[in-house]
This record gives sequence, structure tokens and C-alpha cells, in this order.
Amino acid sequence: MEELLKFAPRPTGAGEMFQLLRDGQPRTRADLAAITGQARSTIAARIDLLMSAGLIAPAGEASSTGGRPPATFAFRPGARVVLAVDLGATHAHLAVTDLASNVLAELETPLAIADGPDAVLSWVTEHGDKLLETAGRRRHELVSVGVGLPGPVEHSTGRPINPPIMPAWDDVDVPGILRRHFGTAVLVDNDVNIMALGEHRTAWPEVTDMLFVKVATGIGSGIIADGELRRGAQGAAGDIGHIAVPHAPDVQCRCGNVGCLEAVASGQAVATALRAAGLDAATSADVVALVRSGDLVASRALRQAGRDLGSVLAACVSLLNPSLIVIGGIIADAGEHLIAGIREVVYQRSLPLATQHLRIVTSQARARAGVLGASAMAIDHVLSPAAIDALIT
Amino acid sequence: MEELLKFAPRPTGAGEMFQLLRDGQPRTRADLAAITGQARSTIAARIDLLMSAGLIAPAGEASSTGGRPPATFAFRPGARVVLAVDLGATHAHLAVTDLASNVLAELETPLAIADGPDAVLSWVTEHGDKLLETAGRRRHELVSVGVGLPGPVEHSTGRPINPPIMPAWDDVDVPGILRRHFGTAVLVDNDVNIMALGEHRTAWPEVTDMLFVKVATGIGSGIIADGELRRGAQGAAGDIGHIAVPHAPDVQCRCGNVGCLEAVASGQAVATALRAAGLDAATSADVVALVRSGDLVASRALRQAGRDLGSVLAACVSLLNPSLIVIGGIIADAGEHLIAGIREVVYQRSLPLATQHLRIVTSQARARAGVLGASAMAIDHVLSPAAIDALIT
DNA sequence: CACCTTTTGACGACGGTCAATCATAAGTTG
DNA sequence: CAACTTATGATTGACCGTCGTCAAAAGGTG
Repeated sequence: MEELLKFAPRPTGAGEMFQLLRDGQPRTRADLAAITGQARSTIAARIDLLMSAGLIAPAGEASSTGGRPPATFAFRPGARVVLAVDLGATHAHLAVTDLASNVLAELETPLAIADGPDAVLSWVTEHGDKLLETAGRRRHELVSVGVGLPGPVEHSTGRPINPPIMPAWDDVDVPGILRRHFGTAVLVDNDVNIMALGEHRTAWPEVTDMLFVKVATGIGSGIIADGELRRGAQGAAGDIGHIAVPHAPDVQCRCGNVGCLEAVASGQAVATALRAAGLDAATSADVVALVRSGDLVASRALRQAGRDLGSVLAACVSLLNPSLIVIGGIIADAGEHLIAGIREVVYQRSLPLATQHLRIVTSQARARAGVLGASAMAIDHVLSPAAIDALIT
Repeated sequence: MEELLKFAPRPTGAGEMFQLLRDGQPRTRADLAAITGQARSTIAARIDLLMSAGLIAPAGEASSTGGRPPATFAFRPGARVVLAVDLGATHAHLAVTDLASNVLAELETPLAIADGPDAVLSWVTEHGDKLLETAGRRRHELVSVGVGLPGPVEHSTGRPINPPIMPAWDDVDVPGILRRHFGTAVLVDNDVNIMALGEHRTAWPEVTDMLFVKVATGIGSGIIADGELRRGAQGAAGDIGHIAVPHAPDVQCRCGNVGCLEAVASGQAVATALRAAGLDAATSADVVALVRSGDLVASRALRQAGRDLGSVLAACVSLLNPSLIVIGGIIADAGEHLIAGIREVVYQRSLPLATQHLRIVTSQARARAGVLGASAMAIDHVLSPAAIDALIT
């Protein structure tokens, strides 16, 4: 049966051949013909199509093997642009990127999500247009928009569902509103999910199973399994902030339970603990500043937060068996104390099989993880085989 | 090279049209044309192909709407058979099923996995052949074999990796050995994973995100996310037995840590606790028997085990956001005490968004979950669009 | 029974892909 | 520089899958 597989007939359209080039590496026509199994003439025709759409461009000549050197072709990320929108509880981060998520122009500013969808989204459309201009691109070059929101989102419809910190946004048709203005596809997801996506695509594209953990005022995570973001039944997957921490003190959490991870290890929780110890710490940023200034009490508190986080992440490791955990969010900027605490507990509490190939690292995308993820989500939608085929006809 | 595989199985579409019929429902040519958007003549050609391969058969006429009544066609599950093999620590369960996982012949018997791969696998080949004969099928009708093993398995290669209870099986090429005998594709996975698959396919096919939990001598789980089994980076996902239980007593676990779920809530752990209370309980089966006989101490112990399980499952719910948790394994046969304890804690400890659509139920496939899953895994491989296209050419 | 509706199978047309061929371009090797 | 090697573009006929049409078949309706 399997043997017959190799006789299976004809492959691929132009859109699928294009997927091979998305990694940015230049390839010759012969390369593509060998990989796809198609005739050289067919490949040549597809190259012409993709070139005339501007999606690929000649990338110089490869080295000769004795005769005429072959011409190579590579993905041309600058062909179009997308708008990436990362909305947090109190800030907004906009970026215009090319199709390889290179940031062409960006804008970061305080903005309260609680102002409601009308105010926030009209701010987005206004500054989205301006940013496009700053990047020197025209509206017709914009092919899609990706948005991250600080709450649970049903990804298929793009509507927030019962978002605790932005109640006015419940069930708002965010894609519809933005599409009316920009005239393109609009993809929406949870902010932690898009951070996970951003980190995955830009820093760890070859990893298939990873967990991205955002530690800031709250705590959340995004799950990549088998190479893709997993959102769960209602889009609420990764919500680890309210998992009970084993052996934690019975601290009251805003969710009503006691001993939640967020109540003992979030930036807010650490700040509260430091105030109780007589230090001046109101916000997560204050905690980071204290630790960076070398304050021992703050460092010790952060390491303990790491241990508490670690005891929850150990459970996540057992359940998901990722090969990578990435720690992001503002608290991750406070140095190695947090991650040291995490490692301490995770490697002790998990089985060897799950930890032998497990790395635990800090975010590389840092504050840009959100927009990079929003960009990646928008790009994915637009560079799918079907979308490419539609574009070039 | 691997990329090539991504392209080779890009078929003409007969295999893909066949996927529509896999649900067993009869459809007319017009139905299929409407669904796929292809011309009726094209559909007719594909029907002919699939008919001549025996994969589908006429299923009578649909009711007329005024003119000639259309003929309907339906998947013919009896066209081929697969062998399903569920190997536990101390027992073996074999089944020959048709392509809809209907059991045609089965065999369940004690067998020690610790006897090693040579002894066990030759037992499997011998009795596999006999079972095929019992079912009245010939060797050439067998198209694939699915195997479940009680330990971590790298699914892509089918090799066990560091299996704690079957060390002699480490890195053994199980698919290779069985393929040499049966001459078909052989798929291998962890036993809990195939139970999850079996339960999912036979009882909850429409659920996209669920968690199957096996509670027996040990505790393990299988994850279905976005409709498919997720195995993690090394195939060890779902290994919840060694997650720390919050507020649990510091019971020593065989893994070296203390307070593991398996050490406080497994059949073995409950039996140990009951012995300490003066009851006669050596195995998980004894625990089930005691509870069924109405023993109050045993019932209370099981309910507490449910609570402990629940506190771990609450974390899993927060992380994965499933819409269903299925409890299987022998302990699940002891009635509602266990599941009552689970519900008690899960619904209290998880956020409303995650629990509002969450059901927690006992397994419907029961003892057959394993072979049904092995069967489903084998069938999936053989009824994929690419495999069908290869078959009918 | 004649007429209508709908399905079905057969046929020819169309378009995409392939394999082969040739002339030409653009390098390397001696 | 000449000979050789390899890549490219253009062209061709053949093949295969798909589509649309049309007449025949099969049943309902009056």
C-alpha cells in the first residue's frame, strides 16, 4: 500500500510551490522541480506568475557546477505589508511589517482598553493609516490585519468572550469593524496567544511543542503543539494564572479562589509582598527596577515567585511534554532570578523523560512579541496556498 | 527529502471525496457534487473507481422529488479489515475490526509485557493470524495494524522510549517486526493515547478538545486538541501521574518524588490506603469490588481519590480548556464516587469560562477503548486521501 | 397511457501538465 | 581562445482530468 504512494499522481498548484520559498532561502528552478517532482516547464511558468505578482524576485546566481550558473529566486517579503495590533490593558503597540514580519514602522503608546471598542478601534484605524504612511506604503499594499486583545477571544469569529478586564468588548465584532475601514481580512486572538506565536515564528520556528509564559501584572500562557497554536474549546487555553500552586500560602485571588498562581507569583503579587516588607513597589515595573538595582529582598522574592511558577509549570510539562518553555512579559526583563527559580522546581518535579530535552529560556522577542505574533497571524492568512492562488489569478 | 513527502500525496481528489463518505451516511451523486463543487460527471467517475475497489457500495434509492429517484452510495466498512492490538502490563487484547471499527473477532487474555518483545510479539503474530481466520477474513484483506503499548512511544518511528515498566522494549522496532510478518503498515502508540483515540472516535467524534484520563493501577491521560491526538515533543504528553497534588499528604511515589497524583489517587494507592484501614484490598480490582459491594470506607476513599484527581484535572482544564473530560480505566467502573469527587473540585477550582461548557463523564468504550483506538489509528492511516488514491490506481 | 421531472451515462471540448526538442546564453576547464 | 558543461526559453504533441451538453433511462403524476 505504502509502496503505491510514490505513484500517486500530480502535485501542487503555484500557491503550494510558493510555500517552499517562504523560508526566504533562494532556490533554483531545478531545486523546485526536484522537490515538487514537476516538470521544469511547469516550474518556469509558476515562477513567472509569482514574479509578476511581485511575490518572488531573482536572487542572484548560484555557484556553477561546471556550466552556466542557475538563477535563483527568493521570496520577496516587501511585496505587501500587514498591520499588526497588540492591545494591552493600558497600552497599544502598532506596527506595519512586511511579509517576513520585519517591522517597517511602529508606534507604542499608553491607551486604556477600558475606554471601550469604539474609542480604541477608531484610534487603531486612525493611527494604522498614519503608520502606513510613515512606512511609505499605500493602502492597496496592505493585505491583512492581525490584532491581539487582553482577554479570551473566539478566534474563528474574532469576538471577545466574557473578557474580565474589558467587559465592554464582550461579543464585539472586532474583525467586522476593522474590515470596514481597512478593507482587508482581520484576524483576532488573545494577546498571550499572539505573543506565543511571535516568539515561535521569529525565534524558534523549528520547535514543534513549546509553551510561552507571560509574567506581568497577570500570568498567562500560549501553547504551541505540533507546530500550531492551540486555543482549546472556547479559546481559553493557556489560562494558567488561576491554577492552584502546591504548598502556596492561602493568598486571596481576585478570581475568588485562594492560592492561585497569579495571586502568589505575578508582578502585582510580588509588588504587594515587597510593600509588606517595607519596600516602595506599586507596579510590576517597580519590581523590575528594584531587582535591577540589586535589591536583595526583591531578588529573593522574585526567585520565590519563580519557584511557585515552576511548580505549576512542572505540571504543564508533564501534561504537554514541550521541548521549550519561553518566559516573557515585563517581569522576565528582571534578569535570571525568576527563571532560576523556575528551573529549580521544574527540573526537580518532572520526570526525566520530559525534562531531558527541555529548555527554559527568556523571550527573545521581548516587548515586540505581541506585534510580531499579530503580524505572523495576519501573514499566515494571506500567504496560504489558496490565498496565493487567488492573488495571482 | 521530507518536503517531497508533503507534495507527493496531492491527489486528484477521489480520496478526498471519499472522506465525505467515511461517516457511513449514504449520499447521492448530486449531494457529492454540491458539497465538493465538482461536476456530476467527475463525481460519477470517482464513484465508479471507489466502487470497483469495493470501498463504497450502492445503498438503495433516495426518495424521489418528482422524477427519477437518485441512487445513493455509502462507505462499505467491510471492504477490508485491520488488526487492533492493545497490550497492557499484564494483559493483551486483540481484535480484528472492519474499517468502521466494528469488532469482528476479539481475544482477551493475561500476558506479561515483561516477557519481552520477542515472546510478546510472536504471540501477537500467531494469535493475530488465528483471529483473522476466526473472523473469516484472509491475509490480503488485512490493510494495517494498530498497536498500543504501556509506556512512552515515539509515534513517528513506533519505538518505545525508556519505558519504565517494560525496559526490555526500549527502542525496539515494533513496526518493523510486525510488518515483516503481516506485510502491512503498523502504527504504534502509547496505550492511554489509543484509549483516548478510541473513546473520541466511537463516542465523541464531534468534540474537538477533550482529555481522556485512565485511572487504574497507574494514572495517565491522552489529549485531543483541535480534533487530533497531541503527543508532545517526545510522545510523553498526558503523563499526569506524577503531577504534584496540592495539599496532598507527602506520600512517597515510585518516581522518587512525594505527593504525586499516582501516589495518592491510583488504584494501587487506594488499595494501600484501604489495607491500612484494615480492609482486604491488594489490587485495583479489589478496590472496585469493595466499592461495588457497598463498603462505606472504600467509597469514601474513592471519593477522596476523586478529589485529588480533581485538583490536578482543574489545572489541566485551565491549561487546555477542553469541553470534555472522560474518565476511563478499571477504577472508573466502580461507580459515581470517583467522578463525583472529581467534579466537586474541578468545578470549584476552575474559572467559569472554562467550566461552563465542560462535561465530565465516564468512558463509554470501557475495556474496549484500547482496541477501538488501535483500530481507529490503523484505519486512519489506510483511509487517508493519499492512501485511497494509491489504492484505486 | 401520455407527459413531466430528475437522474444517469456517454461524448466531445477545454485546459493544465508533461516530456522532448532545439537554439541560445553563460559560465568552467584545459 | 576553444571545447565543454549546464541553464534557460520557446515550442511541440500527447495525455489526463474535468467540464458542459445531450440523449436515454427511470420513476412520478395526471
